[in-house]
Amino acid sequence: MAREGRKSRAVTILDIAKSAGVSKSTVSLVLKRSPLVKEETRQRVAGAMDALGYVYNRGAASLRRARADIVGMVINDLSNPFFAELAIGIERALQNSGFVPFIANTAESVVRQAEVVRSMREHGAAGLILCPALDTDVAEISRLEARLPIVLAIRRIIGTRASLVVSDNLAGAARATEHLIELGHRDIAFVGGVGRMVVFQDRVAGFAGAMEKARLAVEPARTIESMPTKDGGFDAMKRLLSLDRRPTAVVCFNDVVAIGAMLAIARQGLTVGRDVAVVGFDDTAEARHVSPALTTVSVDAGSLGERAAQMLLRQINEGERRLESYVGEARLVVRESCGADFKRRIAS
Amino acid sequence: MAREGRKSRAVTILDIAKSAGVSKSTVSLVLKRSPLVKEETRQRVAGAMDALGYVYNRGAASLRRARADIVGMVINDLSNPFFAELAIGIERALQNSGFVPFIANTAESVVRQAEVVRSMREHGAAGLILCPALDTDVAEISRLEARLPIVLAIRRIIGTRASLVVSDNLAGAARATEHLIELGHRDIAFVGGVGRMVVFQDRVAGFAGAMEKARLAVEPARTIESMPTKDGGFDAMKRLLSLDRRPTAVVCFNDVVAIGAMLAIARQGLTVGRDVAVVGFDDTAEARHVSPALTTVSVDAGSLGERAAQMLLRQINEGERRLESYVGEARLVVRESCGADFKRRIAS
DNA sequence: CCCGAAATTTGGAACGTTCCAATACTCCTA
DNA sequence: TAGGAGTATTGGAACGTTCCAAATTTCGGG
Repeated sequence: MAREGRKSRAVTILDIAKSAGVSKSTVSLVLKRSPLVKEETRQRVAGAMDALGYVYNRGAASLRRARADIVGMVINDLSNPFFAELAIGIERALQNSGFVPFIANTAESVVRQAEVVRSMREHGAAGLILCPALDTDVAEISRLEARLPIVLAIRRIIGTRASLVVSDNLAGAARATEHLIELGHRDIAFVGGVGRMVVFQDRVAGFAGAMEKARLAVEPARTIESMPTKDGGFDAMKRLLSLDRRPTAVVCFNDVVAIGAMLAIARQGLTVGRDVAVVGFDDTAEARHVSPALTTVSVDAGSLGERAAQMLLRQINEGERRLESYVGEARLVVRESCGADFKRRIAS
Repeated sequence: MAREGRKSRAVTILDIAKSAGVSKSTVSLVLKRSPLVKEETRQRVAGAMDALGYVYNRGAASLRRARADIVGMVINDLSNPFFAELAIGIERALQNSGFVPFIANTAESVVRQAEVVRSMREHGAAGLILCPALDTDVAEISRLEARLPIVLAIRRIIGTRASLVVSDNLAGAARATEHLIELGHRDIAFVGGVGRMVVFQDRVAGFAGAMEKARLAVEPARTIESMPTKDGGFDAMKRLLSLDRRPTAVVCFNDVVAIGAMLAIARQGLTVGRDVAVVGFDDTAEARHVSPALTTVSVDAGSLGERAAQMLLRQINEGERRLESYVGEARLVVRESCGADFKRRIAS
């Protein structure tokens, strides 16, 4: 039995042609649904195709056409539900575009990232959606971006002018901070994330902006960096709680960090929401499920993914350079961890 | 500026050859690191390559070699963290194999599944790892499996003899049930999952087996089906709690269902672990983070993914049919939701 | 300085498509 | 019934590799 991807010659367009008594060219026309071919021959050819179990060879086709029908998605951390949602959104938007997504998970490694990008280029990817790994080199992106359509997602890279899909980190963090201020908090800290990430800088800027607008001090000792993981959040929060004057509220870099922070708070015998208010960022599914439910800034990864895909498709189709950027709205979702509930209950 | 995937002719092996003053064959040899070429020429060629910005064209290569270097992974629900972990595991194992993974999310749609499988075949995938969508037709798998190497993951399909990587659902469910019995429970229900899924059948069988071994009745009214989602779990649990004699413990189809069930229990004013014990299945990251932390059966999706990938690679390389199956251990992870803690505290 | 063997290098001929220009039908009209 | 306008079909010639058998160069002895 002839198996694909093996020596035994596969069924080709010529076999079909012979079997249907036409030329290979006609078969090719049928393949691309050309209106030129007579309905009767079309059927004859189609018949031969599934009689012989024909499988279209896209590799050969795109060799000839000098353009493949795949696009690459390079994700820095697929195990983070936020990025998984993003990937699904991209896939969904690509669904009927005639393009097929290649996926790769770089696990925040720039080395791995370079490898997968290379592999995608070698496969003739028509374009790339890239969530850059930490410490990605600007020059590398620029070089790439001169060579094929690219959309940067989620993480901005300063110094490149590539198309971009991000969420409004600044406004989101500001909104979260304002909410805490409205609830009466004055001592607010920022927890988690690493300083060399632009996303971090934006969120901290939003935080600081809101604080300043309310004439509140933002002390450097109170923005604590950490890896953007649960453990990172846990440790950072522990450190924060050991300060002499501990804050009454924290804005966290993202949901994962926030959940770690909540754990640290509980471990200290304190109650999240009452003793220390916590807000996160991203609104991953987990945010809804932890207890107390996490107040967070919602960024809708899925639709960011769709945007990114649409943007890439436009860029691919419109031939020449066509840079866009899209900043997704960041909406505050109030749940329990910020203590809005406690306030309300006390007030009533 | 010449961009890839566009009209403007790309740099090819012939350009390199000309520039380095050798023949295309030599360049080809350099490409595949053949020891035949003299070190000096190798360097000259390599030099020309990055001077001209050469990008290897894998499409052309695999056309000639009649074998592409991609494998497909078809996932039924990438938004489920369990499957995301699986995908990452697969990707990790493929990392240095020379194969690149194509990914697709079928979202449980058999139609979509057929489409993506087709697309992967058209791209010349050397093999497929498939997490079949619900209601996948046996005949379709058999037909496929006769044509190219396939590994079925997570979901068995009865009637096919394809290679298989699954977790030990029966033993896992039995182990979870036994644990509840040891804790003193007698009225135990099974919640969630749909009857036509083999995974469901296996887990229910494990549950029933353990019950029978302990001479406990397993009443049909107490295995409640539902979609394997949080909402499904919520509804199913609500229905269960409305029964006249409510169970004191539930074994859930998976973690997602269990979390939904916990919500329903809490909503009813009952306490998970004390009033109703809950165990899940899968040990997703969420299981650790909900409160109370979910007692669950751990199946390590990542390493199942790696196994699946390794199995597929073996099958691809060893030419002829080589069917294997692997049943991953299912380990009970005791946390809080089963109430083991309450018991202990009362006892001491 | 020539010989044979070993070490390198090299021109086609594939691989399965698409594209183009050209050919073959099929009617219809003058 | 020849001419022509459509309408359908078709044979190369690419596309960028790899593979093979054959050609060329290099080198150590005699």
